[in-house]
Amino acid sequence: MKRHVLIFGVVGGLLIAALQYTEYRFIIIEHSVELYGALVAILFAAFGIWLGLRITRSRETVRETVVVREVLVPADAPAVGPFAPNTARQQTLGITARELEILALIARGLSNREIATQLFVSENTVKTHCARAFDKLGAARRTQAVQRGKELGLLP
Amino acid sequence: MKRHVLIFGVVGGLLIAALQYTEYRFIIIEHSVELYGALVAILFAAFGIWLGLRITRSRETVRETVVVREVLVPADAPAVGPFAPNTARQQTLGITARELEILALIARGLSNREIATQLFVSENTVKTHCARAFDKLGAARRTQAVQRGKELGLLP
DNA sequence: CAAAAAATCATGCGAAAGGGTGACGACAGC
DNA sequence: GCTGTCGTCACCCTTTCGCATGATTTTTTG
Repeated sequence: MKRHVLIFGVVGGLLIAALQYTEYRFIIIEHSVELYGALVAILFAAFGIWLGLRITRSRETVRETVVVREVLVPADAPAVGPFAPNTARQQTLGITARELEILALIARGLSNREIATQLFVSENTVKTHCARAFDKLGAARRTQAVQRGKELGLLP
Repeated sequence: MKRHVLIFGVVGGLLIAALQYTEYRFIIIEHSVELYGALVAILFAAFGIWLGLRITRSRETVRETVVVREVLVPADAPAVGPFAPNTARQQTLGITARELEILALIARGLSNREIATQLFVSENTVKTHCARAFDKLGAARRTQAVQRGKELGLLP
């Protein structure tokens, strides 16, 4: 959280510096102030969106898991229902929510890079989660991990 | 290494701020551009955070919907039995029996080498079959091919 | 708050996977 | 005969995966 504030300050400083720089180097056209304002607005809006996503990401995942779990506890309903991940087995295996999340994306056929993009993390992080999940599942390949995950009721 | 970058950014920002301050502290009106920019920045950062929250919230709902829809996909797969591969779809896609056989082994989590050993062919042959099957399924990865294969009723 | 757990990121390396191309033999159908 | 499909195999090259290791940050928990 502290790092966000730091980044915020740095970005602000650099932005103002950039503004000064452009102000001295370029020909100042008529509505330059508005242009700069728009620039700042766009950049900070994007930053705010990113920050908002980052802050709320974890809580969201938890909430979603809870919701899904509440929906379907009755067991032998294989075909219908919004799929209840076997949390008991998940916990005995020590698989975290994040790992399961990435496992689900793997099962959808996404590459590590695509997963990283979708979750706003680096590819290396995805690889780490993969490795841990594979280890806990006793899988050596992602296809095998998916197969095991479905066998164990962790994936739909 | 990351700390260096941070320190660099902070120092740069502070330096610029100091320069601005010493240069312009007499004339407050001159600060109008910066003040305006900072105001807009703060406002839009807040707006972005709010927007990020909102996006996330809606995405949560969307995700839930998607989950429900996903369950409906494996429709025409009657409960038990030795699984009837959808030969019609297989033929329309031009997938040969051999390719489907290898696809099934991929879905079991085997590597190309293991498949080659099990089928008494070379690994290169397995790769060729893989490539052709992936092409016909429009998949770029084996996990994606498995996903598509199950969607299309080609795999159990 | 301090400890533990989880998430994040990086780096390097070897193995696996994937794309492209070319080739050869078997076999069916015209 | 000739043609087309299928299965087989090889080579090269690039990308992706998986593994090990270490570090930092964030979150949870006692």
